[in-house]
Order: sequence, then structure tokens, then C-alpha cells
Amino acid sequence: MQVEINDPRLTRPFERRSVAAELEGETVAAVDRRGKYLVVRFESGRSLLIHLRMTGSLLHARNGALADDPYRRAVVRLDDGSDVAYRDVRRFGTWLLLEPGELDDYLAARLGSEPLDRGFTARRLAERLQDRRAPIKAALLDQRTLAGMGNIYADEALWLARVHPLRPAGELAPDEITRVTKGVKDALRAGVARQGATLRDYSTPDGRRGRMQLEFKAYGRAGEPCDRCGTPIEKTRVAGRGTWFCPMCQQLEPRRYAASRSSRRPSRSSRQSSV
DNA sequence: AGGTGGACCCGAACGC
DNA sequence: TGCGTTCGGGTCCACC
Repeated sequence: MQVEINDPRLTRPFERRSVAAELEGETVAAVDRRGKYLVVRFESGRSLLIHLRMTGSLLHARNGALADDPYRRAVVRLDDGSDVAYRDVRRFGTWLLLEPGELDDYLAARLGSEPLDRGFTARRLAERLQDRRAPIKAALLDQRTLAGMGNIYADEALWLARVHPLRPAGELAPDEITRVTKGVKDALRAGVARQGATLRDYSTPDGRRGRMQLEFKAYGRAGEPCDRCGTPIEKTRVAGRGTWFCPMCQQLEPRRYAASRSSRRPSRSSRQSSV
């Protein structure tokens, strides 16, 4: 293969020309995914880690069939005569070339388990959330908790689970963790089944819009009635991100009167947290 | 040391 | 109409 990289941001801090030269002559052995990373494995043992961020996309076309595109940042010319174009309007996406043996450590340092794998269980999630004081939504967005949750599906998962996004992650009761586990899986499966959500830029590789945005229960629905109870969805901010939830179904203090268990930490009322 | 918020980028949507 | 401002998405990094 032969590679042309036009955006210096794409390979930063490495020089685009030297990365392109390094890729020259490589042969693709497999294409894979881990979390939000695409993994292109080469026969040499090296791998190219591609992160599309929000507006990145790959387009495969026969040689010379690519239409002009001001947002094309790179082109890979494959030996079979086809081209792969990398497009990214906002230039947030990244290409990182890793040497043989570097991939596993790089990913392991950043990513938790795959939520749709059998290994992702309530028990596994409970381990990851133990002792964490961050809001559950922040913990879900942390890719080390589990791989692949973004802002939209975190809101959807928590709505499905009926858990308030600001609940301290380490204080979730076992049944809540079970529901969050299921909510994560169901939200992601729904998104995959509908080929993602097209809010603005995203399209499938064949140029079609995703349909998940038509199914949102919480995300972006401030003021609209909750599909479960009719209470208007509210918007707030958690971990710096827009966050939508049902104030009735997702309560901050779910067992205010129940008590009995969960007595470990004394309530510190002195700390004022404005919501 | 874990958690938080700003920086990065740029088109769309908004306010005046 | 035309301008300026705000927003958002994921990750890294500085700071508390």
C-alpha cells in the first residue's frame, strides 16, 4: 500500500510524511475494533490505531472513483487498485502507528472490557466502580471502566437502568449495578441495530443515515415527556457534558426511607453541592 | 491519587 | 443580511 497524509494534526506528534513513509509497503493482515479504536494489523506485526472521534470516516472506492472532498485528510492506495479515503471535518481524529508488541499495552492502559462480550458482567462492573466517588455517568464515560461508551449512550443506558447520572459510582446498590450492566448492553445493541445515530455528520459507510436518534429516550429530549412516566426530561451538566435524564425515574436518593443496609459511609452533610 | 475542567477543532445554530 | 458567540463530541493533560 501507498499512503498520502495531508493533515499534520492526524499523526501528531509524529511528522505526517514520515508516518506515510513508514506505512509504505505494509500489507494489511486484519482489521479490528477495540472500544472506539479501529485497529489495522499489518503482516509485519505493526498496527495502525485509528480513532475517528466525532466526524472522522473511512470511504472505500475503486481507484480514481473518489469524489473531490475538501475534508479528506489522507488516502491509502491499496495494491488491489482500490483506495481508502480518510475524511474528518473537525480534524479531531488520530492515526497512531505502533510497532510490533506495542498494541496490547497501549490498549490495556486505556480500555476496560468490551461491554458486548460475555466477560462484561455486573460483577465485573461492580469491581470497576468500587470505591469510586465520581458520578456514575463520569465513570461510564471513562474508557477504563468499560470500552466504548460515549455521551449519548451513557445517558440512554442510565435512563434504561433508572439510575441518576450523578449517583456516586461506588455507592450503587447491587441491583442498580445489575440494571446499569443491562442498560449499557441494551443501549449499545439498540444503537448498533439501527446503525448508529445521525445527528449531524455521521453516516454509514454506504452513505446512509443511522436511525438511533429516532429512538432516544433521554439524550437531547429536554422538556419532552419521559416514555415511561410522562415527567419532562431534564438537562443538566455532568463531567462537563450535556446530560439528559428523567427526574422521576432516575432519583438521586433512590432509597431515602429504606435504609437498613448500606451504612458504611457516614453522611457528610457539610459539603454543599449545588445541583 | 482520583476527579475535574480546559484545550483541541470547526460547522451549525443561535443572538443581536 | 451579516456579524459575533456558543455549543458539542472524545481524549489528553494540567491542576486541585
